[in-house]
Amino acid sequence: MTDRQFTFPTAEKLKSRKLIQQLFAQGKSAHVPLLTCHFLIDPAPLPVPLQAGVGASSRQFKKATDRNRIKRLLREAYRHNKYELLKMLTNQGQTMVLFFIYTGKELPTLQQVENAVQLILQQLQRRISTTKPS
RNA sequence: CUAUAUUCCCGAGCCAUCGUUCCGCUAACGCGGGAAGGAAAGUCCGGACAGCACAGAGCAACCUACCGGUGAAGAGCCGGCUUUCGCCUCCGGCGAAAAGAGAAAGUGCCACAGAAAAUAACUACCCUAUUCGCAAGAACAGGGAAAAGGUGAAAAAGUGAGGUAAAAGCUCACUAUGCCGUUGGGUAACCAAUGGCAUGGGUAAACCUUAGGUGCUGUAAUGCCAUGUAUAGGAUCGCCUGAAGACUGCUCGUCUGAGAUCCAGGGUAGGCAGCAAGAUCAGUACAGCAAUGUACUGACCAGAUAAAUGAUGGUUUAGAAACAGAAUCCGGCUUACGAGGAAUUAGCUUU
Repeated sequence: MTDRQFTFPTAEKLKSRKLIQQLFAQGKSAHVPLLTCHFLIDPAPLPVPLQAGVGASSRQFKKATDRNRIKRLLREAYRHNKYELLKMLTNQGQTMVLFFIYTGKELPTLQQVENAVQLILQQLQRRISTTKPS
């Protein structure tokens, strides 16, 4: 762990096509208003404990600018709030992949997105603690 | 000063903190620099580039359509011509628009109204025969006739004269249109003058005809490297008596020549090149009516691959709000859009 908490480098981005397919096929999901998060605990070995991706439905948002905007807000909120979860995973020696999907119907503000991301990350932390290896 | 429309410009700058991507430097920590658009959009045209091993003939399909210039090219742009429309100070000028070859090769179609919408006789007109009637005339049959009526977006070239039973480009004059010529001007489209022949509704954004042109597929193209499996199994066809494939959408023809197709199942789904210096951009000068070109000087200005270019605060300002996000790259076209600025146009007020 470095001192800098609020980063989101390439290694922490979910990039493997295979891993994403596996995530949607086998993973579970958590829901809060405006946001759904697919997650998978302890998949194939990863270089870092936590990888994440973001997305917005092109059916709901037809303009590329709108989708870009939502993805940027999600990334921004995630990088500001991920450190608690990351610390927990590191301490327990577990890995995890996430994929956030925005489910709202209108363009959100950063505050709305940040609240939703915080809620979901708290849910994920509770789930990790219940599946903690004995 | 106001307003609308059109065209053009512009499409925020700076500072701090946090963050992303690419490049350069560094042993490393890090440091420095670049980072969406005028439309990146629609994918409507045109190219570059790449692959398809290689000649050719016919048919089909598609594209283009006044002339010249420009450019790599075009259904783009610039200039001109013609036609139509509008305005004015009307033998002329200004502005706008044009899917601007051919309807005189052929076929089809032309709502409503109207007798009839293209081999036109409904009313009215004229001639002849018959019948009725003293007569004027009436009825009916055959023919002539597009001059008159009304309908319509459009009615069989227009006006005048001759001509006739009544009429008719039937004849003549002028005009209009088309074709074939001559002379002069213009690179040409075309314009002016003039001779001969002809008189024929519209529609080609119906088929079509004429002239000219067009290989197909698109960067998920394509080339290379790495990893990995299965030379397992089944079915059909074929191995020079030719499967299958290529040229080309089809037919012919030519060429390649031993594997091809399907079922079921397994593996991979990483990297590099393509790929960021170019029909590039900015400035100046010159040539040209212009589009554009030439020369010189300077600049290097996104390059991802689940896909970067963002967030927060402050500040400048009259304002920061619109449409909207590169994906091989360029040139156009079209569509979307807003605070401000400029020009043109119109109106009003004052002098």
